[in-house]
Amino acid sequence: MTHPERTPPAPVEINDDTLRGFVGYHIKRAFNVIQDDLTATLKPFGLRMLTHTALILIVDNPGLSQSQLAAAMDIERSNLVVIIDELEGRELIIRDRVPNDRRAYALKATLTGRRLCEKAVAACTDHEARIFAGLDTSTRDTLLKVLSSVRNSQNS
Amino acid sequence: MTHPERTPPAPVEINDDTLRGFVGYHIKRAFNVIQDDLTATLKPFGLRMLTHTALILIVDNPGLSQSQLAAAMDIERSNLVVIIDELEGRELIIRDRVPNDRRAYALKATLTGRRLCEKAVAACTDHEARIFAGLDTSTRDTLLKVLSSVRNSQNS
DNA sequence: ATCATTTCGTTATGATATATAACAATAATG
DNA sequence: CATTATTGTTATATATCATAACGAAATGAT
Repeated sequence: MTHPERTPPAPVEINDDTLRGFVGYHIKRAFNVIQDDLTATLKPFGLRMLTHTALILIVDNPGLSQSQLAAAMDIERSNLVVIIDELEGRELIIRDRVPNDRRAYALKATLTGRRLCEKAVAACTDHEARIFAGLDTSTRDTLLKVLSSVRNSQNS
Repeated sequence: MTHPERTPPAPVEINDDTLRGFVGYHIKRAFNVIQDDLTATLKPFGLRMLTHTALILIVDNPGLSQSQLAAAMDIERSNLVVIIDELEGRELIIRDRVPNDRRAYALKATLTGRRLCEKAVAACTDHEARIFAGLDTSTRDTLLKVLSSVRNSQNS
């Protein structure tokens, strides 16, 4: 030995073994990556994850009410209001009237909304291809089965 | 057929096929379930996901700085301050001094902090057993491999 | 040694997400 | 009819997260 080993700029090794022992930790970290990329993907369309999800469900389910939409998105009705306000303000959807219930709104996408939704969904498809590149069908099925069983583990 | 099928209270079928076509959607929904259960699991210990994560990393890496911890948790230094304040206020950790750098703190867990952490980690282990019941080792490995590749897809 | 740059912890601020309570209008029920 | 439930809404509180700026201190360049 010629030189006494001088510790270099210290790459700082941090032990996260305990955390990596939890599957949920890996899911969270992976989801953060997905969310970041998805957020960037939707930005050019002026959409966020929540507004995009709402728009898709309205396009695919014309006439559904805010209560139904909130239930489908698993968020509170009160928190949906601002989301619907935003989409309506951009004239991507309209709050139509339900024939026999003057309380509820029948949410419907405008032509502009449907077109924007279509483009955004296409961008999301690309986004998923990027994120899940090299995920074969079999592995994908396994993944979805696990995620589904997690969802079904609720209240048990 | 004796009775004309009367549609019951309308279970309201909502089409979310588009959303279910995205793997990220399933991950988010599954993670919501995990997060809810984990939050409930940590509540008796007075910990939230972030404070718990920080406490674990401090216990396992005595003397690390706030910058290092923020980097490890992938959050901003500024947002870590309140987390550390909270843990310090409950005397679970201390802000010790780094010998040769009067700017940085050396975070260390107290005995109380280490004991609480140990119990909370045990509770989390139970939580994971609940959530991921019936997840065999092979499937688990596949899952972790996918999640790891997602994380590595960042900036590519 | 001086000066510029960087790093560390911090404060302030804003955007977003989420949960709860209350309310008026309306519908459904007994 | 009277009571109760539902719908959309407002207000409020909390948590998360990003960004900008700052003083103190360390580092690097000249």
